Amino acid sequence: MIDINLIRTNKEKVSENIKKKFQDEKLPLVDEVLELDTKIRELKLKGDNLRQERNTTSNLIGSLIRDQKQEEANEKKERVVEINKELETLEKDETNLNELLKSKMMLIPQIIDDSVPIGKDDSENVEIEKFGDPIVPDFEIPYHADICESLLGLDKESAGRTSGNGFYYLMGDIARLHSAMISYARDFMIDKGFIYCIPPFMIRSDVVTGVMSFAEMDAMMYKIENEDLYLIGTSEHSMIGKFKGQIVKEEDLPIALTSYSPCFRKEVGAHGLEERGLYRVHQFEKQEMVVLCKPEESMEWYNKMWQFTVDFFRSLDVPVRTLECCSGDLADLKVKSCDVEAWSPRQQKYFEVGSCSTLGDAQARRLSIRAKGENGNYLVSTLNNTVVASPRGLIAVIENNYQEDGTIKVPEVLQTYMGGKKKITLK
RNA sequence: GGAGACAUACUCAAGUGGUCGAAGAGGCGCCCCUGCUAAGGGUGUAGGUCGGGAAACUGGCGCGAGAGUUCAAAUCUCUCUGUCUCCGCCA
Repeated sequence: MIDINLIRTNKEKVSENIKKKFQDEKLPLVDEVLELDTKIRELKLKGDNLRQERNTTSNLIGSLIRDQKQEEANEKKERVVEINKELETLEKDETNLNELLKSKMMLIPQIIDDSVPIGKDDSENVEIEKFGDPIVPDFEIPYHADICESLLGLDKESAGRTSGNGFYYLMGDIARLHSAMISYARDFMIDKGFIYCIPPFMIRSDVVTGVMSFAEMDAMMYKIENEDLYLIGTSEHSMIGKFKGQIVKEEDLPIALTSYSPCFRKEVGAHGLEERGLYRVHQFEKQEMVVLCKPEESMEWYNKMWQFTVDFFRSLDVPVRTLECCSGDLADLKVKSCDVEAWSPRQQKYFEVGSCSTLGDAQARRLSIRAKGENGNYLVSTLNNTVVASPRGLIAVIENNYQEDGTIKVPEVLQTYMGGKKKITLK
């Protein structure tokens, strides 16, 4: 959601931005918004004047009654009743127009950063940098689910019976490796100065609708029956919800949080669940980073944040690359975004393990998250990034540390989290 | 989950239908005093947000949120949320 003032003062920039994102069908929205805005302001002025009259008249009635001028008071009362009638229709129109305006504003994309590469869709995303050599070993790497099963670390069949497709039992050292990674990710971010946070795993509907659109909500969120509660799809939901409608102290900025949570996703309309694997599932765990900062610092944080994820995976001996989202693939709320992708020696290509975004003030405007500064309040910038999501991150570690003898080398940094274990073997 | 109490500005707090944007205090700004000194005196300021206006200035909203009663609501009614106390239940 962009600032309506920007449309008032510089609608060319807004239109230009829409074109950059190849959403030409949205171009008429700009003028529609302007027209609505004018109409609403007219209505507001008219209403405000009526309310002013009502206020003064009501006060007058008070003093008339005190002076025992009952008749005069009754006359005035009639006038106020008239005003209220008039206001009723006026207010209804105003509410309707405001809703219409808001729905149109929601469709106008956030102004993207000048550095975002122009492109139509995900095929035009741009590789920024590779970190580590994408090594293809001279032996074959089996499918990750097969590796896990061969080490008695995965049971999808039972999960199918208890919960259905898209669920899994992780067991033994594979489960331990998964937990080790999440714990290590937590400590990794704490070392970077982030505050560790365990948020609520369920949130109310008003928070849900604040952080996503209805379409997204339908496709992602699980609802608890007979309760106004939804299972979170990512801790970002509860972490950003934490600040909804709040005014934070400027001296507390930047607020850098790293949150752990299980994540639940229906994955309706996504590319489909994996029948055998753990790549796309209904339930996973994630260590996330969320930052609220001053607007002028957001780009600096953005670059720091994706770098943290790169460093994290490099410390696990996983080669990665960063892939920048091109203009057309960038979600409407985002200013700039990139994926961190891990190398798959089996598929000999990179696959997504995390996503780093700066939303500028778009999310803050929508949720009214402000900081109190010397010259009044201002909207903060919000950013979020994955440290690691598992089992997806687990796949990367397993494939890149798989040994020819069918065992998995435990990356050094994870060994302390595995009771000193250096290798995952069947025995 | 049950019962009760409460929710007012940065903080504490007064306020049960009109003269309330809201007393008072702390805080904060400025000035004075400098042996009542982890103090004293004087004085000033008061939030947010959306409008109108070239500007000076000015209007609406706003007392946890939403709805209602009324000519008029911080004040009365209802719903919701949160906090505290007691009870119940538990990891």
